[in-house]
Amino acid sequence: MIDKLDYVLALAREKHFGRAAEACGVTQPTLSAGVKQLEEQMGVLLVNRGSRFQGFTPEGQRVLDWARRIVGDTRAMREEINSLRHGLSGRLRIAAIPTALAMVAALTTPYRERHPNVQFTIYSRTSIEILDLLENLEIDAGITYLGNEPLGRVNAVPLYSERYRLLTSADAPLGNRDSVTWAEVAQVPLCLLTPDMQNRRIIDRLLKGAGGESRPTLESDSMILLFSHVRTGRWASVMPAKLAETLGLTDTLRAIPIVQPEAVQAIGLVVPAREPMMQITAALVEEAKRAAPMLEG
Amino acid sequence: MIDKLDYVLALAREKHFGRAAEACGVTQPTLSAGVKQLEEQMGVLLVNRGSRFQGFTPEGQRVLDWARRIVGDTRAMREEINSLRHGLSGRLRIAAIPTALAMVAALTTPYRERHPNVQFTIYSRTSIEILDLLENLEIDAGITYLGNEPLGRVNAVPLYSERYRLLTSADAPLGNRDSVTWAEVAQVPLCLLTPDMQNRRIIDRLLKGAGGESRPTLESDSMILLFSHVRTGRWASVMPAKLAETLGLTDTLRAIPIVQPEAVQAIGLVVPAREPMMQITAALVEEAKRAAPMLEG
DNA sequence: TTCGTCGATAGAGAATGTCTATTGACCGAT
DNA sequence: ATCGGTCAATAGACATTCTCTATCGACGAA
Repeated sequence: MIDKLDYVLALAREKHFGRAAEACGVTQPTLSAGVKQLEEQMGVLLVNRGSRFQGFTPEGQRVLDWARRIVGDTRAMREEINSLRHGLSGRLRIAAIPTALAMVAALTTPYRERHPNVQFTIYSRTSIEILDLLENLEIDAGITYLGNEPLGRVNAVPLYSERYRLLTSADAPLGNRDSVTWAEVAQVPLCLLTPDMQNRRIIDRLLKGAGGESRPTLESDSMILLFSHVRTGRWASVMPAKLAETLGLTDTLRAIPIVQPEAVQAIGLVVPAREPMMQITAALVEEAKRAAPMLEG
Repeated sequence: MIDKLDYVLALAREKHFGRAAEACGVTQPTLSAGVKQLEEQMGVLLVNRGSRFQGFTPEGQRVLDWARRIVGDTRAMREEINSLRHGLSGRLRIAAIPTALAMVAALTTPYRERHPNVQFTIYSRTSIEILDLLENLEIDAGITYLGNEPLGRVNAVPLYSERYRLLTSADAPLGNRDSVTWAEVAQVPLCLLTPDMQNRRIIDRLLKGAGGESRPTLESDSMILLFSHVRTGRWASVMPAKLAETLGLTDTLRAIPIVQPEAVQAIGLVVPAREPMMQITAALVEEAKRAAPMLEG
């Protein structure tokens, strides 16, 4: 029964019987049969079919919601019982927005001190994808924006505030300034994240608010790529202060505070609103609460 | 898997492999094998055995908690999907303390108006048993004392306040009074519920508080039995006002307010603290909220 | 029309589940 | 100490379910 609910979850993710089956480690006919059996038990069609997957029926949607709960609780149970025997162990799956990647180490490092048997998998994802992954039980926690777009059924722990800096070489225009305005930044050719990233949308909004427009010379979904360009001295970018510091500033590479307005975005740890939490997740929340004052300071 | 968790729940209730198996509709070896398989999957013993059932291990306790959740959610899912097709239907299982039995009709009657396809099963139980049944998913809702003894993981909706009356014939000692004190009541030979009932414990406490002692002439676990004795005119009892009214007063049978102190006990509907609720249960909560003002008035 | 993709179906074999019958351990009473 | 009685575990047979491979039929794009 729980396997079948798992099939439904996979189907919701993959929107494709074959791929969903593969994700579950079974063949496509097995998954088809599983879903069908669930439909017979419920006495109602769950999936709209027409020689291909066409989404869930309303009943299917409700089953999907329940399946997330039930499957999630089942995993949490296994994890908890396992922890009682072997201490905290297993794999903790985290996804973070690119601009927050650099500070993940501030959580994982002390976590590992305390619980050396836990392994980590960390994904770089957009804020939207993170919520989706959380919803579908594909990750245990996310690190993302808290303030802007609606979060789902999750609990959040604030970690730090993202403040923006113009990252540019000292000898570029504006390079000698102690602060610049968004209006001024709008005049500079920038390297920015792609528009599917919330960071980019936030910066776009700030530029537009200052009467400018966002026409980045270069877009990428990788902060490393952006930074390496800026480092040549020929490009500029807008980055959170924390990230710029982590990546490393030099005499010639400066991170200049951007004012008018002095924008702040709250970033935090986000975990499924399950009660009780998986222990492996609860430990991460603890770590986040411990780390937050340091990061903010 | 969910079947196996169900076995564990039954075992917790029955504390006996054979009876638990019967409750699940399987044979004892089947249930034994199911529990054993669960233990193998978890990699840990769940049940302490020594040629008979000796309770759960600490891990077993945790699995039990999770099992309640998971099995409960699974049933709620089935119920919800069923409701989407056939409207609200199925069987609503309620347990009430004996002194509240008379007012259950105030909930079930309007409920049935709105949802004619729902069937009811109503048990008369002690307040402690009610919490146990709720915990073990054997009932969907309880009607019991809210104030006194600790409730578990439940949500409560207040329904009315229990106020105490001396039920006695008009020509008995005290029979002509407009009010009596607990100290006076303590002098009368009473018919009371058995001491496993919270109502009895409350009355005992009140009698003792007034310097008296509780030495009932007759004890029973049935309010009907108590009332029928009082009705002969030869016995007296202490009953909640509401109940006395429902059972019917006559010229010769009086319900005299008891004062010093004028004791009040809150009675309410109690449902599992599950989010979301089973629809069948949510509808009962609605009914309770609707009925509460009338009952209190 | 044809080809490729997708999901359903058929049928065989494997794995699980469930039953009856029995055993072995323990407990209490003679 | 022995004898019954109760309880849960085990053995072995049978039934059900699960999962696989192979294939089909429907649909959509070229």
